[in-house]
Amino acid sequence: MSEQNQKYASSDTRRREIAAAARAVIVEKGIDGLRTREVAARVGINIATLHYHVHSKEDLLRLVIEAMREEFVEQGRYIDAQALDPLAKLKLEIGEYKELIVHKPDLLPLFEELGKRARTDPVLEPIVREIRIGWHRRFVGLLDEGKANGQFRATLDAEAGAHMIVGALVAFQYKPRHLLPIFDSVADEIIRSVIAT
Amino acid sequence: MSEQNQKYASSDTRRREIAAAARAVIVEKGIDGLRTREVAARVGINIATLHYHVHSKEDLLRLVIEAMREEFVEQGRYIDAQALDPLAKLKLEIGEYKELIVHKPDLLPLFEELGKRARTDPVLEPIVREIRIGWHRRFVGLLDEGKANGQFRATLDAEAGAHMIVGALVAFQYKPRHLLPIFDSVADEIIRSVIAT
DNA sequence: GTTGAATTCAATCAACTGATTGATTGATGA
DNA sequence: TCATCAATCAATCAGTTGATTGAATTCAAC
Repeated sequence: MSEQNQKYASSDTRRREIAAAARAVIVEKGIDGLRTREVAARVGINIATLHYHVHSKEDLLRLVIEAMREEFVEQGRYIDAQALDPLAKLKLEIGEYKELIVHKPDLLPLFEELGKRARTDPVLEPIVREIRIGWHRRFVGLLDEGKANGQFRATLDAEAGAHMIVGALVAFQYKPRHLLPIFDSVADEIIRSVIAT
Repeated sequence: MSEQNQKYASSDTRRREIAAAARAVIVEKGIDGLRTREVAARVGINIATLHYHVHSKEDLLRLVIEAMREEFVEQGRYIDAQALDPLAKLKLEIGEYKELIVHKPDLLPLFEELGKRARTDPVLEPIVREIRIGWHRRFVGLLDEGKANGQFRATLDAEAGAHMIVGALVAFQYKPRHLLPIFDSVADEIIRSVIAT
């Protein structure tokens, strides 16, 4: 008697299933396109069952964003564990961002959607801000290090440079898939724009 | 008897009013937050009157995007009319973008919203694509000119550089207002990243 | 003042939406 | 087997949404 044949599932299991389905819907249809009935249908439960496990649509969003935040934290942890010089680290940051686009194609669109909602949601806003500012600061930090060790040009404004780099990377999230090969040449151009000559 | 006291208005006038109200709502609440009843209320007419003048919500969107397109075309025309070298032109493009953010704070958010919709709307998509690609090409063009006349560094990949610059500029649309002073330092960094040393 | 067309409105429709209610079912432990 | 609690469901609620209908009003021309 496998678990799959059980009609009932524990609340933990259900919440996970519900969050995953909600995430998929948000990525496909945007946050305003999220419908609790659709989420319930995707999980294979009744709408009232969904409400039993997740009190409200608002709680559902919280669930999704919390899982997303964990994913970003994991990503940053991995990169920090590498012992690299600033130039190599910049390349790694950029490469890992590309990996996200390629292998987790739903994470960044999810962040975009939740980021948009965060503009008017006081509970989401600090979470999204923390992720954004955290990421930006990583670039400021490593640009500063690269200047200090002579790898990056002395005229580089680390703060402004970080804005420029982050902007260029984020823009790839919105580009059609067939433009992905250009990512590498943009990555190279970013490197050329900061290295000391 | 001024026009303002007239209850009835010509269809041209109403359509303009309706389009303007719809635009404001889209900017405030996103495209998914656009409600025909709210648009009607803002214009001061009944929902059925709105449908009399604008057949459907879809037509309403068409109206809004068409007006937006015109604004972008005007912008490009103004810049093209200036006789400048590539570096000065790059500075002008960047400066004019900042002017948009400051003086037409609703235009770029509107483009963002309509751009998002365009991903799944075959009628909007070519319009949005035309605006995007047109703008990108302007940067490619002037980066190429700058390389040719020696103002920009010889290692510059114009295509990739344009992606980088556009991305950095667009990112300012999403930043909180208090970060606007950083725009100028990012603009300077963009210039430093491309000029020949 | 009358006429006819344009414009406007209240009421209504059908469908959708987040959420609730109360009955039923499933699972577990004694 | 029985009791209890967790989990599930169909039906329902109140409100929202784009859109329609038919009557009323307004305006311009004669």
